[in-house]
Amino acid sequence: MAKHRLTNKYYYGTDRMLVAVDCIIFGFDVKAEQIKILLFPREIEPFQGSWSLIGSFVQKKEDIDKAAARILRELTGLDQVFLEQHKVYGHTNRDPGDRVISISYWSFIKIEGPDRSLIKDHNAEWFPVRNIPKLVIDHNQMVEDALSLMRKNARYLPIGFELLPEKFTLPQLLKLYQEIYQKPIDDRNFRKKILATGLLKKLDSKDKTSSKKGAFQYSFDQTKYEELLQKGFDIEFQ
Amino acid sequence: MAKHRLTNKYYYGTDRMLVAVDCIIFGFDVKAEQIKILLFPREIEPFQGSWSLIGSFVQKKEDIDKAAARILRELTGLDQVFLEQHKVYGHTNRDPGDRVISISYWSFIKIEGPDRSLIKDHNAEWFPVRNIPKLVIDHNQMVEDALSLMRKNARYLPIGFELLPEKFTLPQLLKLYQEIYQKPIDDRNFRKKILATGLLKKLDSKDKTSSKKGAFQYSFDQTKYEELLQKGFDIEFQ
DNA sequence: TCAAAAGTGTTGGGATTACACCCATGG
DNA sequence: CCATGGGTGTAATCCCAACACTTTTGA
Repeated sequence: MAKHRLTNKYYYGTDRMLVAVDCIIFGFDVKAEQIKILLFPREIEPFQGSWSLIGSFVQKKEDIDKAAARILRELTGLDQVFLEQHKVYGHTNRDPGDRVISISYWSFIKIEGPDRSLIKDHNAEWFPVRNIPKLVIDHNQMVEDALSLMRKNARYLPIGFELLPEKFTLPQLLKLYQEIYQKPIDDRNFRKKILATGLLKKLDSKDKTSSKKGAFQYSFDQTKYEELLQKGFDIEFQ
Repeated sequence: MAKHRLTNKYYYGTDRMLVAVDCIIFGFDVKAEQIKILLFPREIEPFQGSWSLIGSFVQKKEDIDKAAARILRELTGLDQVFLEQHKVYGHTNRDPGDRVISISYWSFIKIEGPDRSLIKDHNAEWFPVRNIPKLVIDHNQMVEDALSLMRKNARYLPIGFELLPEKFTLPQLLKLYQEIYQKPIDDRNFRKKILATGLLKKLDSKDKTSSKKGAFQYSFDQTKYEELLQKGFDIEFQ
């Protein structure tokens, strides 16, 4: 009685639908001290021309993770960057064009990383997360959800690694964390904690672009990071 | 050039696929002091009769969250329980029957909650998480992933609320947490911490099923829990 | 020489851990 | 009366937050 309400017996006759992936691409603008998101004008109807996350339909013979990697590569030329599945958006009426299930992915890239000509081809632009325009369908919601996850999980995520350039200074890293948590962090305590993790390698060079004295540059220790990933780590600030 | 590789322009001609939801239903067997998962023998080919998570295809006019709630209700009679989306499994070859994207949901229920006749109709059984049989397709992976998320996030999750009966004792709650973390927790410190949250209401009654002295019963304060959810809370043990 | 950013240590308080004994009761 | 599980308090330690001044150097 309840049994025949289980609909998975219709394996060969059941509904098929469109499946899409959408990427929320985060970058950190070191000069502006702002976290930004890469958006582009949607290329198809409905909502052609409106600002949108970068997305695509998944092809029948394509893994969903591969689809996400594909569109990221198509738009930025980047491969092998942090790109993870986040959430599925599956309301029946979310897309007026058709029933579409959309899987959001989030990605952290170095803001100087993308191939400029690809960006330009697609008329893509970086928007500060505090100032995202109206986006198509439920993409604003996707961005909100991703931001809230970022704030919740920054302590466990390789945010510094992925969002900052190869060489960076401690004041830059501090500003990134302050931007994520939207609050000031004591710089002496920050230095102690972040250096204590062993994740940073101090370089001999100095970056003098933002002060006369110059700040020492650091790079991330990938090996140490992977070691910590195993043990489970946690960097918390105040 | 890169532009025409963006495939989302094929909005009306692109591939459609089957979308399924699968539920990982957790319960805590207080007597056995074990976390268990509800499984049933798959009702359709391929793999008919093999142990499987509870799942179903999503219908064209059905929200994915509704689909998950529907199958949980069909199998247990339960509604309004903790049920959250977890992860999407989308490899092209995961299901030999067809291309199927599957969205896993996880749920915490009171082990005595389900309607026994529904459970029996579907030949469903509870299996301890330490002893899950071989499941169809990638369902073992889904269980692994859910367990690892549970261990990672137990501090933020309403695990006690959902997995324990309405009235429970501190020794029972302690055993639940020890089972999750797979390590002993000092009971004096545990009591201090858990009581300090204000989440528990001490009742006058005692549960004498496991000792002659009897242990005081407690219930959860839902209001307090929702208040803490806002602020973001964190219960950590050793 | 001075403005502007980088860099550096210590201390008090609060939180967490470690730890051992008494209590209540049914059989 | 005793075996079994329930319940309780404190001291030592560690960790973290709070806090202000010196250094460097280009303009």
